[in-house]
Amino acid sequence: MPPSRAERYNAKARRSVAGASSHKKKRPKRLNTDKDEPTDPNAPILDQKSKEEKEATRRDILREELLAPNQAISSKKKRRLEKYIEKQLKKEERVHILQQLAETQAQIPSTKSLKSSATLGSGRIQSAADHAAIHEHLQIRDALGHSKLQAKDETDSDENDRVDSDSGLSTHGAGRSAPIIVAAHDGSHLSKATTSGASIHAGSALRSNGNGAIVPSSMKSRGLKSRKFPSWKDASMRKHSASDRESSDFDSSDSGFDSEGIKGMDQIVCEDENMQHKPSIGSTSISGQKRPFKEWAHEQIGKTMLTPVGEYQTYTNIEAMKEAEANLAPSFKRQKHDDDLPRGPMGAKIEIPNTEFARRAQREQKELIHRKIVSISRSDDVRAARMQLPILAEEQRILEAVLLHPVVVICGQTGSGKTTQVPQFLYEAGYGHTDSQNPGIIGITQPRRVAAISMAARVAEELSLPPTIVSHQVRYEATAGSSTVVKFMTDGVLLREMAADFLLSRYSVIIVDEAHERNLNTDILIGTLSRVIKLRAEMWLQGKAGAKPLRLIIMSATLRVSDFVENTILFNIPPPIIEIETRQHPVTIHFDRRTRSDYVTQALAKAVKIHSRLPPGGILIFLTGQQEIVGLCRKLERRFGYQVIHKKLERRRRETTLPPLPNLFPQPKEEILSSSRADWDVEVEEMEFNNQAPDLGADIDEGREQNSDNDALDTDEEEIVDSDNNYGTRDNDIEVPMHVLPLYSLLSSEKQMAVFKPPPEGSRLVVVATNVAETSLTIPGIRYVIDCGRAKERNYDAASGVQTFQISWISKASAAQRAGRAGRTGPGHCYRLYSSSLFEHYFDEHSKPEILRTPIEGVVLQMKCMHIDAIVNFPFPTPPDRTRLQRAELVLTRLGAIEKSLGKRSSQITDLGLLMSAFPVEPRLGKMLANGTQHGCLPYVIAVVAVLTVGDPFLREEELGLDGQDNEESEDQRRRRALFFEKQKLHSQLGGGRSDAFRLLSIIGAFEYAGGSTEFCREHFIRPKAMEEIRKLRRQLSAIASSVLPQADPQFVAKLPPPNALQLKVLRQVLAAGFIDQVAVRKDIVEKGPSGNKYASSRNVAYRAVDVEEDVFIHPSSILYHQPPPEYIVYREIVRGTRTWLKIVTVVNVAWLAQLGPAMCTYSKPLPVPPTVKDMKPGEVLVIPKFGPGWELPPFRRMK
DNA sequence: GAGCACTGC
Repeated sequence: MPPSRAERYNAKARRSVAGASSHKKKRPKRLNTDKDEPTDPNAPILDQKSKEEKEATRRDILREELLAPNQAISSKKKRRLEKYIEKQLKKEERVHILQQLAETQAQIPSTKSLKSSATLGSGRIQSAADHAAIHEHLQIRDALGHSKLQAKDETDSDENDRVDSDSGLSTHGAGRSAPIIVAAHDGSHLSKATTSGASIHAGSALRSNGNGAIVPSSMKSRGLKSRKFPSWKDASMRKHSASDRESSDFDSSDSGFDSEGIKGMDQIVCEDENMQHKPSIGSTSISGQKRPFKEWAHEQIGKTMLTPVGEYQTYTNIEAMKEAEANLAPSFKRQKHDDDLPRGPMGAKIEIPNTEFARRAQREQKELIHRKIVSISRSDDVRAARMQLPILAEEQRILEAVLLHPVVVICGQTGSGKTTQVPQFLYEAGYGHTDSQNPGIIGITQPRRVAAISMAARVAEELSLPPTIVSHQVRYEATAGSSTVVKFMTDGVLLREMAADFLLSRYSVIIVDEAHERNLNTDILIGTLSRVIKLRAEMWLQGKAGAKPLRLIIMSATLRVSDFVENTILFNIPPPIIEIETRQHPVTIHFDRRTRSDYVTQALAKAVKIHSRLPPGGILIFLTGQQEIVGLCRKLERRFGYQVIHKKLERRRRETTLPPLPNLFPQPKEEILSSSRADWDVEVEEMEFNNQAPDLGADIDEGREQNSDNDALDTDEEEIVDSDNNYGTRDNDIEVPMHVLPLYSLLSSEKQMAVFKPPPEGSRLVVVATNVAETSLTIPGIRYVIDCGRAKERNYDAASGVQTFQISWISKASAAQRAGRAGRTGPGHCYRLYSSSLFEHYFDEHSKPEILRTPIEGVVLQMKCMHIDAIVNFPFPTPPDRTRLQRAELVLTRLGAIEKSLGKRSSQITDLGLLMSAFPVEPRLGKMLANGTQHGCLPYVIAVVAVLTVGDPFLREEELGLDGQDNEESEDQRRRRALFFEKQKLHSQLGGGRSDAFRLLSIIGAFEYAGGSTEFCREHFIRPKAMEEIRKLRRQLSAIASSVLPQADPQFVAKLPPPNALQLKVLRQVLAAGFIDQVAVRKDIVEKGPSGNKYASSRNVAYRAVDVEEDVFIHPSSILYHQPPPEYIVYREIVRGTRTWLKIVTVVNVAWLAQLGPAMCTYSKPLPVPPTVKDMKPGEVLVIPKFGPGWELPPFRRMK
């Protein structure tokens, strides 16, 4: 039952007592954020109320009724309400209600109004400033001027649409969005270069949408794009606000723009030193309180500003402004109707999507959306915290959209609360409840394990439900069971589940979260789910027993959803987009004037500058790799570490004979970099940072930039270099120590966790991180971000399988994401170590989706396993190249996982393939498991597969502090290095050095024999985190093996006895079988050059590999590197660096190849059988196989 | 004697 009016009344009454004054004094800052929490039927009933309180309560109820979009209101009642509002409410209150009404209209879930309300960034919209501001205020004024409430006339929609496209503003959008000012010295940069947050880039994505599902971006107003704005600087808007003063102190460049004229607006400025003191790009969002239009408008008189249609004009009086606005204000006309159609609160028709699905859903579940089936008891704390979330205001809209559309897209940045709240909305609405129409589980997928686990815990807490009901399931752990109603899981888990139950019949809703990350699994899930939805809807419409439609909710932090929404192959009816406003603090963006290649040095300089001149607040520095990070951390530590600063202060105290300092740092800092302790003794003055000359020649922009080297000396940027030279003296002024922490994924968990702890009092947190900090981890307290603009990316050549690791430019979306990290706890600054022109011209809008960057044979195998045979027709959100799909099928064919049977157009999975796909590892490793049952080898195969999956557990040398950068190693370091190599050597002995996999197996065996202690890890220089993961994976694989491999020993024992010689040989054969398409042969063999070559080691010995053009070499890390080069090898990885290297190499016998890889071979005609061969079976012939690219193998017997 | 960003079943 929906809460009765009395219940609502009581709830309101209670609240209005609690917060009676809030209705009177100020209007809340923003729309939508002050909506009341859902009515609580258990609220105490208050009998005694003051007149004032009663008034407030009544007003609240009326407002709620007015704003409840789907409630049909009789015209009589409506008139009464209107009259009431007219008379009773203060003007201010009226403005607010009217604003909300405008929104409510926008929230009616017809395709049309969803379209309108999906305007870019409600709340954070980058529209032309004044534009939206004027529009908004005039709209209100206009509505007030009409003195009567008027319903939007549907017949006027054409005209409204016209207005939309002309002004670039949606009528509704204007009412809801906080305007952002965009200014530029030169119109040409304007539309492109705005960069305040991720949502901006989405603008372009949305803009391109022509199918009417989304409203055109308000950014794309004609005036914005092409017109000049000559007198911005002259407009008296230049007094710096408090927040801007900080930045201008720091960066002596003049942003030339300030929002002083529009009070309360926080500012986002892209300072671009390229633009030489011209005002550059700025955008402003209102996150503070708005001023009355009149007051504001008066100040604008005489200034040049953007008109609502995007032209620049100088208004001479307010009337002129009003007039300009008048024809744009929405014309509301009351609509009369006598039909029974569903109506909105103001009589507007609610458009139900014209699909059978929607009609049927409407019919069947009409009441469902209005009542809460499940009642929840939330704690007061939770309730209060929830109230802060903007998404709460959208509950009704979301539920209606989910009811009426099979697929709904929800966009809301981190902090909007979508991940925790949407599942709760659904739960409360009855999804998952056994008595409801939607008894299936609510499933939520996350790309990362930690997210799935922590979100489940959080939602369970908010709902006061046990983990058996709100559960999680990730690879190695699960709380999910038969009573689970809400299930958080990683996307891979759901994908696995689909292999067993393609229709996902246990689920009623699937929420795919973080879809904007475009992970491989997310993409595949969305593709398969689009088909499942269709199937389930069909079954439901046909009235099949128990069949219920499946709902899909795609959640994304950015508006980069066009790949989902516009893709008609994926969804033939474009799903509606619901956008959630998010409160994010403004981040000021500063571009460097020039782009330098020595970004690590630049980052150091920036960090020092921030540290010495800007107020407290953490610094987050983005670099590309571990080595850079460790290096920079060390440099910072040496200059601003606790010991250094403390020593300096101590010395100064002695010199000036001041009283002794209290010990600021009684506890020695936790040793983060093992080597840094030794460095602490080094005197500050000896540091040499000024001999790293700026790399003027290597500017990427060189030649493109109009003012290159000559000008550079005079610019602000040069000032930074100067200050580099002066650092020695500047350092002396710094008395605040830095709390420097590295952050990258290979770092141990506890060291990663260190960034979440507040830094010691009186110090500044400085985190030097890779991309982990961009998506996976959010560090609190960061106020400054230094973004080098680059990232190390793995690239993959589909034809040869050769990987490369390259440092390349990040995308604009990534840059926005990085910048956004500065605005989590308060207003922040982002310093980009590259020019805006580079950003504009070289940066892609978005990073490539993972599916285009990574091998996909695993995915293809999984799809074949689900009997999706025609992969080409699969609805990928972004389809990979056809050649890459063909390549994946070729690999699987070579492995024997799929084959093309006669009369079929696409190949299908084989028994071997089915077995392989049962194991949650990549196909080659799956094949090893499927083939590894002989001679009791399986435990070893499992161990090898586990270690190959997890990756090399050995520590890298840098982590030992042995990076060779210091010329003088301490005695301790020398000892450690010797020990390190000794242990490496020790583990290389297993199996006579015939395979690198044996070295890995050896470490596992030794580790488990030693009881798996961390002590062992320390002694043997291995990462405990990796070992733990390996053990879990071994356990999981053993469990699967015992159920799918009948020959397998079902027992999992951690301890492994050393393998015997036979087992080692079988292991090599198993490795050869798994990597049968990755065979390399010594070049002199295949080229039949002068034979009899003698090699002492594999160094410089060229090999030829299947499908690889260039010569390849055994990597120096291989144990084969120092041995005479074997003829035939298989390799796990091929990486192009200074050379093309083969890694994790295994020596194979040439005779195995034809036997293990029939799909890799062609055969000669039968040879005459030499008399020496006596045991030919009937039907057997002797042939010469040609392997891969045509390497001749020794004669081979096969059946005719 | 070379270097490896980040996830996931």
